[in-house]
Amino acid sequence: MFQIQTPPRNPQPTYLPIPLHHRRRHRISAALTTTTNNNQTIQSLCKKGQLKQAIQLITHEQNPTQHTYELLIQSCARQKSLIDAFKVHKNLNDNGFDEDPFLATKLIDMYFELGSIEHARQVFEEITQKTIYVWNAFFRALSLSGNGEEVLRLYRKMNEIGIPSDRFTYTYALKACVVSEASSFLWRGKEIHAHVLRHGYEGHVHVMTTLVDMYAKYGYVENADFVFSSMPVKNVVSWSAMIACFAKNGRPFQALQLFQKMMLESGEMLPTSVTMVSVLQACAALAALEQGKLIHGYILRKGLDSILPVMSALLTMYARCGEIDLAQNVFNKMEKRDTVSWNSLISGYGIHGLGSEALQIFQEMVSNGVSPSPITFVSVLGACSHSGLVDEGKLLFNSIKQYGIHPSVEHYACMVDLLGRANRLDEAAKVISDMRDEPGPKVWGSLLGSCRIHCNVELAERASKWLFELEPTNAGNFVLLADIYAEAKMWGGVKRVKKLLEARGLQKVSGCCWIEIKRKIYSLTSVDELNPQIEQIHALVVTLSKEIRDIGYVPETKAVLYDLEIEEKERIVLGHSEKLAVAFGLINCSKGETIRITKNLRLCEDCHSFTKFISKFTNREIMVRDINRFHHFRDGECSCRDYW
DNA sequence: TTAGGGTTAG
Repeated sequence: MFQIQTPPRNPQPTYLPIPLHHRRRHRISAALTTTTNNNQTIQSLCKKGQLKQAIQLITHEQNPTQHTYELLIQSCARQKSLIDAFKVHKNLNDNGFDEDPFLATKLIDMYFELGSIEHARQVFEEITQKTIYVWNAFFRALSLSGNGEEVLRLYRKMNEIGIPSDRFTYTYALKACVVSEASSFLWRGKEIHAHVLRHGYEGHVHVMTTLVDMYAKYGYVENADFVFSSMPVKNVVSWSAMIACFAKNGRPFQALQLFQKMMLESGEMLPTSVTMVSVLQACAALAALEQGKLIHGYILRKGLDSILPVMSALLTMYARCGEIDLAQNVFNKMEKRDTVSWNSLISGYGIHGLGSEALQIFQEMVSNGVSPSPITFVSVLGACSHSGLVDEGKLLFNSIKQYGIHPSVEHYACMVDLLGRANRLDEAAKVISDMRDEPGPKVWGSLLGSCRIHCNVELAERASKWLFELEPTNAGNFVLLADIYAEAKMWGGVKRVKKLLEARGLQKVSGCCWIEIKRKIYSLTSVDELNPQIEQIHALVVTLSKEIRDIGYVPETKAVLYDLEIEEKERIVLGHSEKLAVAFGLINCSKGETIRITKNLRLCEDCHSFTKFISKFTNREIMVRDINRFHHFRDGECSCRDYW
């Protein structure tokens, strides 16, 4: 199928047949004159978008030029007309251009634009002289239509028959390694990485940036960082790719550090809207409000506030930093809004436990004629779930199809969460058994989470049986089941799960809190010995816990995974990172300032109760974002109304 | 002739 052809010495295409009757000199010049005129007319018709007329003319044109066909092909792609595309393609073949590799690349692009990979493939297969442009054009078409596997197959073929790749081929091939979600092509990516180095492209900024991104998409942060650090030339895109890599892979702190480094080292190079989106994501993940505000200022100064992705990320940053009013302000000021902007606002209200507001925004969205997306329903169902709006959530779930959306596993997981949280576990289990698709880990995970809240051992065992199979390395699931056994005082079960964890070499993710004080982020863990104030912090926690006992605080120790004396259990929960963070905040925040804490796991019941009492006792507002939502503690109450 | 980084959820 693939033949290697020596390229023609004469760059003039030899495959342009000149009809015999044009061979005589005077006929040739005459023919050239008419040709020029007709070609020019066709070309100008194409430019004016009058494709039909152009096609009429080309059928009578005896000497069409390559450029004329190029414009015709582009015109077909622009006008999205496959029928015209076929006419032009046939006419071009009839006039002997079927072996023109330049036009073949244009045809491949055109068929891709028109959504017909099959015709693009046909052009690719039929052209004998496959220049690197032809290969690259087909790779591009395949990559962009999600057919990474075929790119990789052809790339291998190309290597076997000895056609050298160029810088474009490498970028397409690397991108092909991440387009298919079904299977991992990381190993192929690594192989191409080796080819890139072997052929001396280690200094090529496009190729290397694509490599950074390829590793980023697989979560191979160290590899991405290694490639990035080894780049002799970096530009704003490479910096942004690496910042995005950190932000997307749970390393927001490093993302911000790298951004600061970029601002210091990059000289004239300015961050773009793309850079700012990743930086905002990092601020949101860290709940770094002050940093985020600085970024907001920069966005306004640089006039990036009309770019939709920037504004959605900004809105989300405020919402995830606990400032839902500022998020709403951003939304109000937006000149244009798309589905994502609305989704961002809905989920913002959702994580603040403001379910009715989220529902209202959803209604507004629909009445404004904005189409909801699958994510809209995940957000609005999530909002119902956090607020206990079970009936509203059920109605919404049943309406999904009306919006032309097929309910996905994510939507079912939301429903299970909604019902399960509300202690309607049987209904939640029924939702699962009624599912046509395989429930998958998200659905079972939701059920297990609800079993944890309501301590339902039997259902938890059923859910974890599936979960342990589907996610054998997710330690969180094992810990949830152990928690449930512990609460039910089934110490044999706790032991068994711990052994399972050990046998699989898994470790419980330890609790960690962080807090921003004067634009600096401080993290606290229960085993923290490095914090210079740690003794003061512990002392304050002990004192406070004694004081608040007088106003009704009773330690809740059921989360402790050990069968110990009650005093020992109380000592353990007193060391939870969230309590340390509260004390750290009380020591270091200015008087009257809200203490803002972020936690990597779900807030435990004792810490929740402790913080409520502390907010009353110290007359402080304390805001805690846990893995799922916000808790605003004020005057002894929490905004979640103990429903979380 | 062709190319690299980004928005919302979980």
